[in-house]
Amino acid sequence: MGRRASRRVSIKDIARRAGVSHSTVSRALRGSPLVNPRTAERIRRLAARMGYVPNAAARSLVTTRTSIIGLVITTLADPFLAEIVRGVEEVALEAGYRLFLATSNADPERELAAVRALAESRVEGVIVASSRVGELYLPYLEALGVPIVLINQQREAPLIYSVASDSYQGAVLAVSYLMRLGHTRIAYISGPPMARSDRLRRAGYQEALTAAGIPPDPAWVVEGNGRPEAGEWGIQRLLEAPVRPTAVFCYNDMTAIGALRAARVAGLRVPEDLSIIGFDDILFAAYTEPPLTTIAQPKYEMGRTAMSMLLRLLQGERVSPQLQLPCRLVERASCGPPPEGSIPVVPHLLAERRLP
Amino acid sequence: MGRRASRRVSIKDIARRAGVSHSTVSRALRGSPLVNPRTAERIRRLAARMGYVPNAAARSLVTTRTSIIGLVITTLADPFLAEIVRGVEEVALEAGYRLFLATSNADPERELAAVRALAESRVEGVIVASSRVGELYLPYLEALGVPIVLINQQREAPLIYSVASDSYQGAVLAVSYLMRLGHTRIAYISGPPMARSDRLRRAGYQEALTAAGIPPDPAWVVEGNGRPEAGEWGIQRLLEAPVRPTAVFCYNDMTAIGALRAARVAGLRVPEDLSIIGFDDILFAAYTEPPLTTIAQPKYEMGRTAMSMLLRLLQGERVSPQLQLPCRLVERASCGPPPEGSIPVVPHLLAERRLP
DNA sequence: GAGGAATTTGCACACGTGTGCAATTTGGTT
DNA sequence: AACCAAATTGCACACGTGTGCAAATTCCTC
Repeated sequence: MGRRASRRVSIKDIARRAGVSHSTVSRALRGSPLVNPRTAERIRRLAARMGYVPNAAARSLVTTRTSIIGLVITTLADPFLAEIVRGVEEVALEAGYRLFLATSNADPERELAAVRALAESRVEGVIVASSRVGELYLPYLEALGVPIVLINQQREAPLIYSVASDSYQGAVLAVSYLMRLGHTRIAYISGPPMARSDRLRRAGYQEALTAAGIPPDPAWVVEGNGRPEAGEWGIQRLLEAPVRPTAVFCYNDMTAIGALRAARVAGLRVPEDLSIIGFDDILFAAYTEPPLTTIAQPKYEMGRTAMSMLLRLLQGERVSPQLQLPCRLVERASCGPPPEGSIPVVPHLLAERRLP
Repeated sequence: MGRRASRRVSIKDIARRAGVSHSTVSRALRGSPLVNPRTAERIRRLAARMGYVPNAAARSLVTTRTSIIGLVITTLADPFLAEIVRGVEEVALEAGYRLFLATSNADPERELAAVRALAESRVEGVIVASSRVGELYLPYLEALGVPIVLINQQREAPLIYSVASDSYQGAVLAVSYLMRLGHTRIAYISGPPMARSDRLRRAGYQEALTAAGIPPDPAWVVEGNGRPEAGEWGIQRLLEAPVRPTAVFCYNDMTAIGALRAARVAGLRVPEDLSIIGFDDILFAAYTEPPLTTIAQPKYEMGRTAMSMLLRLLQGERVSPQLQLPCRLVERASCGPPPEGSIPVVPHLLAERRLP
């Protein structure tokens, strides 16, 4: 079984066996109307029987189209990226494109090698789903001369096509949810300070408070880095404050997980003593103790949208460069009303709230 | 800036500008000794200045080598796969190979499309890192006529090249660790019953007990499916038993996470009342409550090994078909000595153990 | 059956790169 | 200066596929 690994059959082989020229075979297999339907059918049968598989390299050489999209990500180990990639892949496949994987692992040398590989395989477009593209990286990509779509890019660059979730709106969603539960003393544990997403979430947090008449207190914003340790430190810091918050909005779920742990260590029950809300809705958010209430980014849709955008760009269509997709609230069990005895810091506001 | 997206420069363009034939350019860029070092240097300079990037398709057409490896995975959403892919990619890159991603999402139609894509791009080899390759999938891959290496394959197929972690040894490691802590009543919550890995872990569990003189009790093996629900159900079942186990070995970490939750719901403290050990050491094992003690599979090394194996196969070397890498114990906080009052079921054994 | 239009086929070139072999140039020796 | 060997270069073809255009065949009409 399994024929010897000799040369693969080409259209010339088929042509010889069918007694026609290779042009006819080419046309028959591509479904051209320029060939007699009967011979076309005969050739297709023969091709199938001989196990013919077209050679993508040869075809792309003559058509100057490769049908390959470069997918650049820092690392697959980021659980956040999986869904995005799934969305990208699905649309790409439907449109007959293939994915060429390039991970950089934040190693500049490897980034360069990856871009070179993309260039050599003549990708028709690039999607960058890396949460932190190096500043030096992008210029190399741009030198490829093909459309690029960034997903959740960190830099502000209005000229560039990008798809992002609406971090600002997500933050407002989180904070107003907490306020609806009755919280007024709400803290924020931030992400990496340079990140665009952090700036937006911070802004949303502050605006939501301000809009509700609660002046944001800088003491309740502690700097983090998006990792669990940041959540732990953050909670420790916040518990030392003279007036403790009753709820904490975390930059992301990883931070929230650290926060959950620190709260537990400090003997606080969640959500009875302290409410904690995350951001991202990673796979594990459903399995923390208690299950984490969080803001979900539409990861899958972001992937799909980015790829659709790229397809439109490839067809020369005009496309609005910056797309934002809304986040949504996922209620689980880490948030609840503030504890009974908690003293309102803004009594006038609470008084107002109690009026109706 | 950024020149117009006109035709890319080819070696012929360089040849024209340098006043030589394209053959000379080809040789110069490939570092052939058949060209005058001075002109070679001149050509290389010119090529760099003109922004030349070799066309992989054209090259592979004439060399019949594509330097592409197909990477088949069911889904990236499996957190287990990320490290494996990282290992694969690293070795591939070092050896000058590129990765072509094909995910199937267990949809037969898409699987077929993916394999066709692999065939058309003439991948030189395939690595299958999918935890559950469909029975029908593999034959199609084999029809490609290129070497295939499976990672943690589920089917028994001695003819096929594969890299796997040693599930049996890992299970023995887990159970003997629990016994060393003093446990004798150890349960097993299984994975999907058809899975090879489950059979091996189950066997290791039973053997380890038997070897220690503890007859395995079928009532303490409950069937699961590798998902958190299975852990929850499993714990519930086990707690109904007339004699309760003091420790539970779970098929994987996801199951263990469910088990942790069920134990908590039942009012049991882990590890004081019940020890729980998992398998896989997924990213989140470090963040459960309590942090999960588990058996780590050498994921990164498995990826590296699989790719190295494939490289050797591509060079026509003889390779032993089945490779097993040992697992190791990762001690965290979900296991401890059995509770004081727990009644030993095998008193003679405990008596022995107490002798020295 | 002749003539012309419509259909079908094949020739030849193109895509970009690599390489065997012959042709040309260079360098050294007498 | 003449000759030969070594070094360097170019010609021509190959890889597998697609396509414009001319050639060949088929079909229809009178």
